[in-house]
Amino acid sequence: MSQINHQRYYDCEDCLFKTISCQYIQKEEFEKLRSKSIQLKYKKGEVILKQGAKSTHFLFLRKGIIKFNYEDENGKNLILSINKAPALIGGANLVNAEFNLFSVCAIEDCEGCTIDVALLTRIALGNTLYLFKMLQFITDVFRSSIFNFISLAHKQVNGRIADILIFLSQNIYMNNDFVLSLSRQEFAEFAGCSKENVIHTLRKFHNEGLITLEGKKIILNDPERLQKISKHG
Amino acid sequence: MSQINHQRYYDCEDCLFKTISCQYIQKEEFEKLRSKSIQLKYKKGEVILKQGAKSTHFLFLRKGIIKFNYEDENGKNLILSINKAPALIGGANLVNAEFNLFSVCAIEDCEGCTIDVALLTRIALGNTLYLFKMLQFITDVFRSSIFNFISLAHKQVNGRIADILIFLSQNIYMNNDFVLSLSRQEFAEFAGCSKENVIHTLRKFHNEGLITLEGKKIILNDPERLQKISKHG
DNA sequence: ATTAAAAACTGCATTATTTCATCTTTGAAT
DNA sequence: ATTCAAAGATGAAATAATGCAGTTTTTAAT
Repeated sequence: MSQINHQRYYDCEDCLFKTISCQYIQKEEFEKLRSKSIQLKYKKGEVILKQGAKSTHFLFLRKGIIKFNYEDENGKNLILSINKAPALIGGANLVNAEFNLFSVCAIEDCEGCTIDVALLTRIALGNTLYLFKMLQFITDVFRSSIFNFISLAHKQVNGRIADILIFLSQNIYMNNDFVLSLSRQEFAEFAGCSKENVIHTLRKFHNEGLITLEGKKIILNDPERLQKISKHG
Repeated sequence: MSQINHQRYYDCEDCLFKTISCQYIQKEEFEKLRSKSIQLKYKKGEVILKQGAKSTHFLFLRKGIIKFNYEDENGKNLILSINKAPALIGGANLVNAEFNLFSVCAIEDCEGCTIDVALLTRIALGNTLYLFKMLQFITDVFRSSIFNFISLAHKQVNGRIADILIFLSQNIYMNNDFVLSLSRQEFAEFAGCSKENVIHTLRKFHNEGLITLEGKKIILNDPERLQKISKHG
C-alpha cells in the first residue's frame, strides 16, 4: 500500500463521499478534506486497519469488499462483519477515540481514500446535520453485524451457514450466483464453527440441490428453502 | 408503570444525568428537559422498551439492572447485553431513528426518568460537545455486547459460561459474591445454549470448587481459573 | 511444464450439546 | 397451611460438532 508519490487513480468528481458531503458542507470545506486525503489501492488479503493500532484516519472505501476481523489472545480469528463499498471504515472510534478494536482487511481488491479524522471531526462539529450523516454512515457498517450476532447466538450451524449464504447474496454480491471471496477457513471464522463443518454443510446443501457448488463459485438454487433452514427448519 | 399523577420519587438534584448535562448546557436548558421528563419505577420483569415499537423517549436509568432482549420469528429469546444503572437506554435510535430493534426489560427493580428524544436532539444539535457526550453514553451500552458476541462466536459453552460469570461479577455486581438476577433460562438465552447445559455446567463448576452455587447465590471462588477456562483451557 | 505449498475435501472417532422424561424445590396465591 | 405452577435439577439417549489423519485439488512460483 506504499504510495510514495500519492498518485491519483481516479477522479474525485464522481465520488459518492464528495456528493454526500457537498449536500451539507461548502465546496471549500470539502476541498480541505480532499487536499489532505490520499488515494490508496489494496490487494485482496491486505490489512487496511490493524487491530490495536491507533486510528489516524478513516478510509472511505470506494470499491471492493472488506472484512472486520478480531484476533483473540490465542491467535484465533473471528470475522464480525463483511461489508462492500461504499462505506466509511474506521468510524468505531469517532466517538470514543482510542485504538482499533478490530482489523479491517480487503477480501477483494479495494480502492479508497484516507480521510483525516481530526479535520472531519472539526468540520462536522461545526455542522451538526453533516455530523449526523457521518454517524449514520459509520453505524451502517455495524448494523449488519448485529444480525450475524443474533444468528450465531441461537442457531445451529445449518442455519448459520444458510444465513451467511443469504446475507452474501443479498447484501454483498447482489446476486444468487456469485464467486465467494472467502476461503473455507474464513467462512468458518464468520460462521463460528470449524472449517470441516463448513465444507460438510455446503456439500450437504449441494447434494440436496439447495445450492450448486463449484469450488469458489456458488449458486443459490432455492433461496426460499434456505430461508426456511435459516428459520430453523 | 402507569403514573397518572407523575409523582416524583426522588430529587433531581443529585442525578448523574443532570450533573453531566450541566457541564455542557445551561441550567435553563436542562430545566426544559427536566420539565418534560417523568419519573418511573419498573418492577423486576417489566418491559421498559418494546421491540418493534416506536421510541418516543429515552430512559435515563438511575437505578437497577436491565437486559436487552431480542425475540426472533419463532418466539425464541436472546439476551444481547446486560447493563446496570447509570445508563442512557434507547439511544440505538438517536442516529437512525426508526423502531426499537430490541426490547429492554428490568431484571431487577429499576428507577429512571423519560427523556424527550426530540428535545434532547434539538439541544444537542446546538451544542456539539454535549452531543458527543450523549453519543458516548449511548455507545457505552453497546460496548459490552461486542465482547459477548466474540465470546459466543468462538468459544464452547464452558468458556461462554465462565465469561458470563466474570462479566457479571466485574461489570454488574462488582463483587465475586452475588445473587443472580437471571433465571437459568435467561442465563441460557445470554450464553446461547440450552438451560440444561447451563445447569449442568454451573453444577460442574460447583463440584470442581470453582464456584459455590446455592440457588440464585453464586460465589466465584477462583476467578483466575475461570479466566483460564474462558481462554479455552 | 514442473514442483511445492496451500486450500479443499472426506470419513471417522471423539467430544460437546441438545432434547426428553422425570423428579424436586421454590414461591406465590388462596 | 395448602395447593398449584414455575423454576431448578438430573441422567440418559439422540444429535451435532470438532479434530484428526490422510487424499485430492488448486494455486503460485520457478
